[in-house]
Amino acid sequence: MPWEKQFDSEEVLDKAMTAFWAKGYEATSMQDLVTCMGINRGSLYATFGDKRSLFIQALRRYDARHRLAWTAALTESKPPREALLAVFDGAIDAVLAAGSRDGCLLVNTALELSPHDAEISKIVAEGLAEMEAFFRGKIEAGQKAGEIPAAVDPCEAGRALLGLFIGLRVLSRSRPEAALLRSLRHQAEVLIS
Amino acid sequence: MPWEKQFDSEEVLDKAMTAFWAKGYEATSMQDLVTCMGINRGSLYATFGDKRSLFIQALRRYDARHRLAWTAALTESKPPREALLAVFDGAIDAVLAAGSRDGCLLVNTALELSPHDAEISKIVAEGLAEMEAFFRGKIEAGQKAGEIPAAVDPCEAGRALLGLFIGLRVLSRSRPEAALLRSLRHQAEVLIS
DNA sequence: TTCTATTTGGAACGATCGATCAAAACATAA
DNA sequence: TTATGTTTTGATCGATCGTTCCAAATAGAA
Repeated sequence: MPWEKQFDSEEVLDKAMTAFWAKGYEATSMQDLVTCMGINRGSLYATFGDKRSLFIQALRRYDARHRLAWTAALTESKPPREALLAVFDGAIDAVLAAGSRDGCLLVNTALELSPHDAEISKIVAEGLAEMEAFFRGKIEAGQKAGEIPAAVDPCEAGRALLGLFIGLRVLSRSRPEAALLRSLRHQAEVLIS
Repeated sequence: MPWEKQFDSEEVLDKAMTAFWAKGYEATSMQDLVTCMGINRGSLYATFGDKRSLFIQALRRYDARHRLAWTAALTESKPPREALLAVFDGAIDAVLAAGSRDGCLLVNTALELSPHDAEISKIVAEGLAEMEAFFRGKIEAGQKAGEIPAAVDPCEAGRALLGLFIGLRVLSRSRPEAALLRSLRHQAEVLIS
């Protein structure tokens, strides 16, 4: 019988994800990936297929391990209104505390690849739609709990929060200024008050 | 004495701008540009320099001919509050009426190149800052004209509008759905009411 | 006309792109 | 030990990348 792989697939996929996240799809070469993943070219192709397949796997992993895991954790640990705002706080902390200018891989991909790749577009659209549904759900739950005024339209406000959140992620990459980012967070709070 | 160029520099620069706008910097090859600009390789390099220089000229032209020209025209033709909202209407019309999924070259570039290229980042940041100043200025003028409540904070609201506008441009590329885009426009209106 | 300066067209450069392949290395089953 | 089958490795593929260069073409100056 054969012999086990000498690397952890998920571990090296995380490294590929990080590279794509920081530099985008086109600007990340296979040589970059071979180097940063720390495995051989052949092993890379045998395990993940071609570059586009690798990117899709990295994108799916990002969606599951960051977007979904993050919102799920907030749902468990905080009441609705707080959980909603914590999404904005987290994005701001990534810039101000962690000094990251990477933004969000889903948003980055929405701009770079969505208009030209149907399969990738679908993953991105679904991720963003679930983000929207998270905001809407938190508004509804917050209204039931009496934390958010009943006058707020969950559907309309949910979409607007998605827009604000995307704006926050884009500005994280191009104008990572505390006052600017905090204004968007503040507007999100006003929106559900 | 020499002989005049057989093409209009601004005209072919517009074509390069369109290509970068639709596909991004990395995904647009020099061969793509030679083809779509309709001039020779040598003429291209002699006139515009290398790829990055060409991109910067195209980006500057976009900023002047689209962003600046558009907001200036609205300032002339409409009262403040209407001019402000017309920016959102125009972005929505580009998707719904014109069927364009290109979004905004400044926003696209903010994500693709800003974190890795200081000179380009500066152009983008200034363009976005002027967009923010446009919103803020229109709020202040609208307040003087009695169109916008004095309770609105021009600085905070201007930043929030920039965030919403960017969100609208990103979603134009990945989820060009009428209801979603209109919700962002609606939220912009609520924000200054 | 002849000369000059510039553009033009296209071949070609080295580097890098994504991708493939055959042989060596190796863990398990027999 | 030997046989088996997968992983690893590094060389290498053709295509395309951005870029350069030179001869042919051309319009004005002399």
